[in-house]
Amino acid sequence: MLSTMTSTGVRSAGTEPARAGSGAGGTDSATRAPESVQRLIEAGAEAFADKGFHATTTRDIAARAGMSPAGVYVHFASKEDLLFQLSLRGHQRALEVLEAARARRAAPPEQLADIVADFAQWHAEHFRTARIVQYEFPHLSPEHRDVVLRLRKDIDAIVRGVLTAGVGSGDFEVPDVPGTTLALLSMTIDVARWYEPGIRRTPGAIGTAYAELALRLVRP
Amino acid sequence: MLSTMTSTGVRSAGTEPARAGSGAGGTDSATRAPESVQRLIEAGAEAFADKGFHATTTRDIAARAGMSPAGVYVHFASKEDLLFQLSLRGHQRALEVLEAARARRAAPPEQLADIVADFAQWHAEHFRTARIVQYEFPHLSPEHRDVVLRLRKDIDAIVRGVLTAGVGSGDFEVPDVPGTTLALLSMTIDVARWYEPGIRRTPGAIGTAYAELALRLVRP
DNA sequence: GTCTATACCTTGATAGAC
DNA sequence: GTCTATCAAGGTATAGAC
Repeated sequence: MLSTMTSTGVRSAGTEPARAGSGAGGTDSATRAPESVQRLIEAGAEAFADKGFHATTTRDIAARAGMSPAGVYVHFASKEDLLFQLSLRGHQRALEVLEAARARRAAPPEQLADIVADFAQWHAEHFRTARIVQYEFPHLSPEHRDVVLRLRKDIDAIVRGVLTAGVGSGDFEVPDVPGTTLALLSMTIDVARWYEPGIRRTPGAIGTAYAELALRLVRP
Repeated sequence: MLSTMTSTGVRSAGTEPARAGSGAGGTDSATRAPESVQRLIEAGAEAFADKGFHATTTRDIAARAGMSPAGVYVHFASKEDLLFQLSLRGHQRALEVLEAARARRAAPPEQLADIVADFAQWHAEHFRTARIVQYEFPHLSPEHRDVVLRLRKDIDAIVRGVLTAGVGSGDFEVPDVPGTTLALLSMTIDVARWYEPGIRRTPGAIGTAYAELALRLVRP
């Protein structure tokens, strides 16, 4: 029952001691994300995705969240901490999307089509989060980078696993599995860079197109 | 004959008129890049590629170039101006690489293999410049972005042109030429993100591998 | 938990001696 | 063309009232 998180469940200062329960509050105070935290998270996501971590000021984030500059530090230990929360959630979500797509069907060709389609679509629909996940990763503190790195390896492993399975079943011909894994991820990840709302292609159509490209890439 | 540029010919403030000759120097002063400018360019490339534009300080750049902070402004109008010079030269070089690769052979399959191989290899060998070209582009001033954008469109057009030619000749089957162009560029550009010296694969091997992937992607 | 006010530091850029 | 010294502005983060 011990938790290192504050009552908002968001603060994460790596070095701080664990903390028990919810303090004096008699009632259930475990509500996950108070509105102010939610607003800060959205403000941070928008600002970081838009201008990058270092070009974003805490004043900017606070203003977007309709808050004073000091308000940020009630909920997050630092600007980098807010970035970490965003990056972590983003990576977790990306991994979930991939896992769900792989689990949906059994044969490698369908699995590959699904994971590529859903992953590409996710990078379009959630391009702000995806940009933070991909481009702001180097700006995390070394400790936070390590945490996120595990999730990134999991993501890679899923794609590689499907390719390997397809080679094993004879459905795919892939001379270089790690290289092709990387190329597939490069393609889909890059969607977050060039996508913007209002563009000609819808996220769904992008997903479909990339699934087809992926299958063309691995066919015998 | 009036000039707003310094004798190095490097300062570039967008709104300024063209410049003729070499000013007062009686002898040939058209030497392109004095050593200090060269050092600054290398320092800037290293720093921007390493930490990003906004995380890099002018003091950092100056220190890397073995210079005082004030020294930077003798040769560049601003920090952003140095970024622009780097971005511009990088884009020009990338375009040259592509054009040279396309010109080398006549048939679309060979052309595609060559442009993808050389472009991927360039992104590995010059990954610092390539990172600036790709990731720092949004941090250019609007005016400078416009200048560079033309080169980016030229790059895109070369790849698209080879695909179109291959479809015309019957060598390729490409359901969606713009989409496939983008996917090919995504793959190769992303090399700059993950490549680092000392990695298992050499730049040359990466180029060869990506050329093969490209051909697999477009074969009928 | 939010605010106002502010401490303290670093930033990009300039002035002026040499 | 380089330096030392410095400026004004803006940065992150904190203090303390409410």
